[in-house]
Amino acid sequence: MRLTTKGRFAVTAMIDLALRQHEGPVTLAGISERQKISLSYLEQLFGKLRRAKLVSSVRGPGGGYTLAREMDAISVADVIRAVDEILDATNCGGHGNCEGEQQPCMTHNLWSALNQKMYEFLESVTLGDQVREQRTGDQHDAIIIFHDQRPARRAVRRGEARAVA
Amino acid sequence: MRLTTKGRFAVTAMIDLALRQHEGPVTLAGISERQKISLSYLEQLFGKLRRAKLVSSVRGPGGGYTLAREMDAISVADVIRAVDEILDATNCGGHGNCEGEQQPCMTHNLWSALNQKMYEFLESVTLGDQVREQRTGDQHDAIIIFHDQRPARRAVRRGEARAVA
DNA sequence: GATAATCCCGACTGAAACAATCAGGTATAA
DNA sequence: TTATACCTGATTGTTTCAGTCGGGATTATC
Repeated sequence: MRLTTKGRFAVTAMIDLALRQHEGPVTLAGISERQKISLSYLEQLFGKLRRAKLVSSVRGPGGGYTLAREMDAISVADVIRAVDEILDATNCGGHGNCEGEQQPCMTHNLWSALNQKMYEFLESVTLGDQVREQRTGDQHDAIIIFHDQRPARRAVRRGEARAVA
Repeated sequence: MRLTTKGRFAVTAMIDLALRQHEGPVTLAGISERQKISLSYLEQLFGKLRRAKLVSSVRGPGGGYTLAREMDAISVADVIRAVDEILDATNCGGHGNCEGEQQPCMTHNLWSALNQKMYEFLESVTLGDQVREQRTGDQHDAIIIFHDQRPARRAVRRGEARAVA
């Protein structure tokens, strides 16, 4: 599996969503403002999350997104898998003999085991876990997350999250 | 931490090295040929591995690389850390309050825990483990690994690993 | 039924990283 | 002296990342 900031953005957004969906659908514009992630980028990510059936959308005014399953049934691995390009660790696509060679390739065993362990771990952490961790032991109800953003080319468009100076 | 094929190339090369260093220093040209990784790219990777003190180099004829420590003292995490760009998961650089805000950011706890778990796992797997896994339970002494290579712009230079058609 | 909110989609862009290449160099065993 | 092998820095094409842009579809509300 590949690990980049992309997956982190997605997980962050999903936790924000999980934290507030009890009040009804959560808009991307809201997530964008709270988490300082560009709205258009969120739209891309949520397109993937929706196609992966992790979220449901409600169109029109008052619409937004809700989790498609309860938050304890969505793991961090699910989210990352949905948005990050997969990076097949084995490079032989799972079938034992690679690229026409006789022997099953060394990386097959090595990386598939490694991959599996990573997923096992990320699979064990659910959005529910993270939400509870957020809600207890802290006085920061307002979640403020800063991602390591690139040298901000941000124009404001349709309520785009504007950099509050 | 970031996870890409770059780290995999490095780990693959290191295992190849670990498997053969008992016969003396292992040349990059050899690794290049066996693992089908471009020699020049290996030179870059081993530059980093050497600066990270994971390998020692011997120059001149008969030279090459050896592991700087015994193979059970080198973890997969060490190798990946040496070559892959780090991707600070917390984005507040470790200090509690992010970007001038009052509250410690949510991702701080979330990602640092996640990061730590990943490293814990990769730290637990040593080159020695992988070497033993290679040596037992298989008849493929000749390690053949195929990486997911890009549409090969490969010219041959100074014994560059040539694509054996 | 107009309006506005909201999701939806595809194409495009600059920056960065990846993977590889090239052109040199230095150290050293034979 | 020569060939082997490491070493270095610059450069390159490709892909991904993160963000932008310009539209379009759906629907609640007035």
